[in-house]
Amino acid sequence: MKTTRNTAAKTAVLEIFGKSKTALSHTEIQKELNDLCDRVTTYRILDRLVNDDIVHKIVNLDGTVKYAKCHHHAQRVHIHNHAHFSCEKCLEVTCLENVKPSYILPHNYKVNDINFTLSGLCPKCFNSNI
Amino acid sequence: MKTTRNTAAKTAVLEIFGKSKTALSHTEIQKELNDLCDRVTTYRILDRLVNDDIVHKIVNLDGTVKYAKCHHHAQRVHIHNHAHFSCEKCLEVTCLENVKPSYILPHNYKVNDINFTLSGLCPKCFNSNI
DNA sequence: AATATTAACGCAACAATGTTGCAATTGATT
DNA sequence: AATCAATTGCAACATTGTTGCGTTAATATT
Ligand SMILES: [Mn+2]
Ligand SMILES: [Mn+2]
Ligand SMILES: [Zn+2]
Ligand SMILES: [Zn+2]
Repeated sequence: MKTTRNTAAKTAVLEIFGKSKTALSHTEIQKELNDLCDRVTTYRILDRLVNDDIVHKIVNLDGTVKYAKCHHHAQRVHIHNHAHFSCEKCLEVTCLENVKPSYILPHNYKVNDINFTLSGLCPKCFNSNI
Repeated sequence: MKTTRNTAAKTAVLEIFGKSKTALSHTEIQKELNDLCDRVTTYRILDRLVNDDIVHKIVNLDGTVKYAKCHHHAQRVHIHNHAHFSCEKCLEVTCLENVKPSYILPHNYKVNDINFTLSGLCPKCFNSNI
């Protein structure tokens, strides 16, 4: 089995996730890292974290990709079945860990992962919009 | 008001959508068009079709973007509230027009659009996988 | 049918994002 | 300390999408 190592860059990335209340893009993380490592390395760290189920990937309607740290204990087969909210105004993406969609699927579909992203105005922007 | 025109390229794109059972990427459409027009034009046509609610955009977990023709009559405020299925094996993306997620959102969120994409194995690949 | 208006187009150039190969480095294990 | 391979940096490349601008052509007007 391929063992995964703790490097300075990976530790720094995890620290950034720890401090952030919102999901982060590769670019945002790279900036926050202050070029502690090459951007390719950051991509590879994110890939590893996703594979190890420490972080999950969120794809927005506008195509941007963000990452957020999981708040659960990884299980055998992991499905991120909670919703995400993407604010069209402040562009922040947040996990709605308590919002889980229910749906009825036709037979013979095997679901491995879901992406449920709502976009619109977050409470902060909604209120300042009145 | 900006009027929208019917051009040869736009007509060809719509014909391609008419024939396709699955959602199509810009690249797939461009190939199918056999370079009838420049790729930039195809991007602009797709943008227009999305704006006019004739086509809707689907963003996959892997980041790929696809488009599908709407099967509804455009309303005032349009939310694509049906699910999409993205097969990890054949890579096809299909509209599940009858699958609509239900969910309960905290107060003060204003939803303008949703993206509910399930990924896994489609019935075709699921069966050929046994 | 000719003309006017401007949406749509082609082309070239650019930008953002992500990927790959490979030699050098470094974390973890013995 | 020596070993092994996971991780990194760098350069190069690929893909996807955007922008500016002069030209073309769809549609409305005369
Ligand atoms: Mn989340
Ligand atoms: Mn659809
Ligand atoms: Zn907001
Ligand atoms: Zn399939």
